[in-house]
Amino acid sequence: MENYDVTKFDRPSVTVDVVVFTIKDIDLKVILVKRAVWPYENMWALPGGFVKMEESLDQAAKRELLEETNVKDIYLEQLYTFGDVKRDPRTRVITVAYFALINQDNLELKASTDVSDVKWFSAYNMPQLAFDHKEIINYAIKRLRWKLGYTTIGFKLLPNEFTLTQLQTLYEIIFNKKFDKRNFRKKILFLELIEETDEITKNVSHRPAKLYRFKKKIGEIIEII
Amino acid sequence: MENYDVTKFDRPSVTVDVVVFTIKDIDLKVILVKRAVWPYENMWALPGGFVKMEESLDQAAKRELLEETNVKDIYLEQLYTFGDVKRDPRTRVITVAYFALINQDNLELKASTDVSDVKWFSAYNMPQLAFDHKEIINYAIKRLRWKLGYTTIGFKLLPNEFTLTQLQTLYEIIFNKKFDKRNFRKKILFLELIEETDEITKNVSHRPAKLYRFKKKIGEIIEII
DNA sequence: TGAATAGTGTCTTTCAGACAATATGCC
DNA sequence: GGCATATTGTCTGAAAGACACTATTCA
Repeated sequence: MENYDVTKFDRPSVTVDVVVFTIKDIDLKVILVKRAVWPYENMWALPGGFVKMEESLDQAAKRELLEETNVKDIYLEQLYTFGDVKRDPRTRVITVAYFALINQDNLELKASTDVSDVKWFSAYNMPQLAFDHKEIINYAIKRLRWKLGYTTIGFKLLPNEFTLTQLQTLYEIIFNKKFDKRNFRKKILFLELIEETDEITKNVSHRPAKLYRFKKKIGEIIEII
Repeated sequence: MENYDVTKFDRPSVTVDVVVFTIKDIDLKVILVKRAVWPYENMWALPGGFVKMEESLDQAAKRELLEETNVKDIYLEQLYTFGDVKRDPRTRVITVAYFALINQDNLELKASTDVSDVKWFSAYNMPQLAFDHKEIINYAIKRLRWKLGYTTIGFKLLPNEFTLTQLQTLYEIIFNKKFDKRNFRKKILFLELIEETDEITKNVSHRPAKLYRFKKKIGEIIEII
């Protein structure tokens, strides 16, 4: 019974696609790549590609992101698997979508494999997209809001040191609404998740702000904010 | 460029596996099947199997559940996709895990395809399992608790008409802790999610309880409980 | 009338939200 | 001194949690 024949059945192909978010220019941005190959040639799409036999899904997501956009060292979590029969014109393709957050410091996008361009687009104003990638991004925005409300994931979008105004602006951009400054600060400080540094903002033509840092270990995410 | 060759690359296989929960005998139960074929022959595992080319992932999950356990008409949502390279001894297999809830009324488990037995097991006391299915179930329990806390998903585990004590017991079993009866009822009734029926429990040797029903449409799930 | 479970209200504490004046650094 | 942003506290209303006695049915 151990001579299992892998070729016995037709099999779907498996890809990964990654929705990378950052905050930039007071806006929520997503990385898109311009496809250089059929199908949907010259259309914008999520970075991603086929999963290789000898790599895990997470590894595939990281590899494709590096290959197509030059992005690495990023927070990555699995989002959802999209498997409609007709979602890809080539053949049956199931895609495992990933969700990634990065802060935009010293980050240089660079197109390569199968891709003619890479750019940040506003998540609230995207071009027409290949495949079902619009649906994937909308799903990712929902996940981002949900997690921002219930976990400390938001710190992944900020530099190591940040002001309370930056933190509040982050929440305002993602939830697309304003918060009261005093209440926001009261709540954040009460949670004891962040601590003051000795630094203040430089080169601003107004009162400089204290810089804070996230107290928990890099990578740690706590529930309930 | 349109003559895309599907056979050009080796491809992983894709399966679905389903974690079906119910509440029975004051305990949280999961359906397991006894495997009749290699690998892990005679071990308990989650119901599941290979995704066919012409069916979506959701359809595959429903079909496998019906074939292997005789369960149908169930609440089903995608849980997570497990894709470690070595998780299956046959070949590279990526599995899309599903999470399902059912109330145990008039439900008859019946083994068939590739399976020699089907049974309910306590989620808190399971036998050794095939593949990485233990990990999948643990992940499903986390999801269940999370969703029970933040949505009305719990009603899927109850019959159409239920007593407030049944509802409270459900929460106590899944969270594995006791709640105050008055506070629990106050909160539930304040939310206006359920309404009284004209019925009361029969054949109990003590004061009978009012039966309630969930007010929302079947299938609807509301956030924030 | 005893056993078993159903049903009900008040008080206290905690958290969320509304709301505006002063402080500081740069030009 | 004027501009721009940073920083700070009180009050009110809503919700969560602690807590115990009466009601009803059946055997």
